[in-house]
Amino acid sequence: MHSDLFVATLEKWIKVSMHRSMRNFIHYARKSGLSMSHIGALFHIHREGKCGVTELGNHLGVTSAASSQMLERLVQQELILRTEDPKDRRGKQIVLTDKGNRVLEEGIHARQGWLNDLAQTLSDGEKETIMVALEILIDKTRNLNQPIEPES
Amino acid sequence: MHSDLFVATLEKWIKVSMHRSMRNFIHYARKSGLSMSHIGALFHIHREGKCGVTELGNHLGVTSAASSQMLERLVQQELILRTEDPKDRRGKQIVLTDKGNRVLEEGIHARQGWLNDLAQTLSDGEKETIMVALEILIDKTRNLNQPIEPES
DNA sequence: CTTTATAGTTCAGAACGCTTAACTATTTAG
DNA sequence: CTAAATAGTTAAGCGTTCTGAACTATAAAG
Repeated sequence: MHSDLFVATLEKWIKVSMHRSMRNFIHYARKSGLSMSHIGALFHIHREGKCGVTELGNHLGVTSAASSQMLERLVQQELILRTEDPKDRRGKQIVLTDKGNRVLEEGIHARQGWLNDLAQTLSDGEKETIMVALEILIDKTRNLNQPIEPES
Repeated sequence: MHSDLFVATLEKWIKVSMHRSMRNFIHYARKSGLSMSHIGALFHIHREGKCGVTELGNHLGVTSAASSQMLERLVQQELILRTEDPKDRRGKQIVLTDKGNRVLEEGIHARQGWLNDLAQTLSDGEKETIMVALEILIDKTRNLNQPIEPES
């Protein structure tokens, strides 16, 4: 089938939506004194629940030394908590603090602003069509084998 | 209507798709020796066709000095061309070189990888539904008043 | 018990990205 | 014509972020 056209359309939407979303998000992050690396780290911790220092470094593509230094900053900013792993006392467990969670939520909210404007330009029928489509996409993407960690 | 649910679903998809897309893209960019700022600049130039040094700086939220320095790097890497503006000889015109275009295209292509996998999990009917929905979204977003330059 | 591997931290040094300030060149206003 | 505004570059300095190497502490293997 015309799978190429399908992917091209999907890619186009991602291009457009990422552009809109990133602008708002980066603007918010800068105001909060967070770099892109910080953001990436907070998102990873938010998704994974908790993780170790080296593990996070691997995910972000930096050494454990760099990861450790970055986390030290986030601890000072009270965005994360870094505690000893009780199962393996060499390791650390990184989790978001309430403040960390709040900052992340606000960032996502900032990113979301333009979607409200977009929603207002749509009829109920259009919204329905789109929601059905999005739910398929979300569902199928979740079941995509790629465990999203094919880190080199 | 349930506009909140609609926006929430849209946001969820953006979250999922940005995560997948950004990972591949950033990985590619790092391999190519490009920072996030560089990427942002190249995308802006690609979208706007050509632009000035200060204008680009404003868009990226940095001073004209910073913009000038970053562009100097991109010139050295032969990703952009910086020529005198014939209409106003104080100004410069920044455009992508062939190499710049190629790098950007390859980055986008890397970002797109997972979409092919996703497409293979969908039936023709699902693809049709989704394409209709996406085209509405793309179209309505294009016509969103926000000229995307509400720069402070 | 000793050796080896693993998790994380610290330090020195290099590179980067940003800012302000000073400067050149050109255009616009009075 | 002169003065002020604008576009861009350059230099000095500051703080960040990364890396490799040295180090501590704990765990696993022999």
